[in-house]
Amino acid sequence: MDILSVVDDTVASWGRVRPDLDFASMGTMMRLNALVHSMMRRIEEEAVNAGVTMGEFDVLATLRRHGDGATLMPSVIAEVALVSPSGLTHRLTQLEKAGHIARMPDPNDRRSSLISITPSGIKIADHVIQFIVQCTSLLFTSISETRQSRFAKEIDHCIAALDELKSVDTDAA
Amino acid sequence: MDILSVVDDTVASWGRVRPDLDFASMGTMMRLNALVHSMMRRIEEEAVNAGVTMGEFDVLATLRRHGDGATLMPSVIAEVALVSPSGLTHRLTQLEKAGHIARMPDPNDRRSSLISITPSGIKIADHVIQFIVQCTSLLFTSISETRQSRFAKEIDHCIAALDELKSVDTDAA
DNA sequence: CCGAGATACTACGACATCAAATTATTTGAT
DNA sequence: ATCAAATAATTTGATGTCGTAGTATCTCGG
Repeated sequence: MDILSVVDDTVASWGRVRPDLDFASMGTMMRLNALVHSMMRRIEEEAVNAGVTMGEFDVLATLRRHGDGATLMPSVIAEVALVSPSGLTHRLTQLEKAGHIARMPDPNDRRSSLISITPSGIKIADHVIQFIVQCTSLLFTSISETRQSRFAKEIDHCIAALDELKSVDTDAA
Repeated sequence: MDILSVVDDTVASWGRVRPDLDFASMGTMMRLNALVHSMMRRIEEEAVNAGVTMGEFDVLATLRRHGDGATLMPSVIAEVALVSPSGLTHRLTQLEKAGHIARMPDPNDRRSSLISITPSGIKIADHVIQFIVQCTSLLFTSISETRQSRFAKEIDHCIAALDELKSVDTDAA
């Protein structure tokens, strides 16, 4: 069953049960969701083939894009990678075990440590990021250059509108 | 830190480390990802407030949109809700425990059972779906009606392009 | 110099999910 | 009629994630 058909079916059946509501926007959201998830699944697959989970790749990518020889504190990585401190500890342990990162004690603060990426980690990060660039480029080539920038702007407008969601009245009829 | 700034920073830092690659499309993807995830988080929050996990809501919604008194086999629900059979079993157990669904033996096939939604389940499904409609509508009102349909079309084009991802050469330089 | 409070990481427990193995039942071939 | 294969749901074991609590260390006022 095609994913677009699934979305259309879902919207249609909801429309029959709740004809008082307009499900068009929800359909658009479902399409966006499907798009993002398909893409992410494909990328995750590639990361796993390279030997790391998606979360671990996130850590490697964060280190990698900070340039050669850069060292970061776990707390900084956790903040950027949007992961809980405990979650990061696990990821770092796994990555260290596989030899993709190294933990060194911070000479200035013995509570903390400094994380650096190893050559094998760089290799993985570069391979996966190259794959991501290739995939996303391919995905958006279906849209013309000029439309592509407009498309990006629409997304930004939507992101800006996100803030208003916090004030949505949940008890509305 | 603003989510859009995070995306821009990420793209910029990657551009410095790997100037041979164009990260514009990746940035767009990250924005889409952020948009979808923010939305989903907000919806999940509402579902949890209503007393169910997002996965459990998926089950309730599937039952609900099939109309009053409809009964579905677990295997059908699993297929539509994109969850493994084992995952569905857990969800159904939780939902049954909370009284939101009922399991009845299938008179025609004693291996199977028929799942029906209870009034309390309907109440939750209707509340959350109404919230979703409200949120998604609000989100896309930042785009004009005509642009909105074009936006939806661009997404469909991208989804169509997804199939080509399977043939991406992972060993490319 | 010392102790209260803040900060940084880690350990532990809980949860949702999936893959694989299990049990029960139906279907179909001989 | 009987037995092998297919099907339906569940159970089991493992993984990845998060939240909470805990330990070690630093900072700063007195």
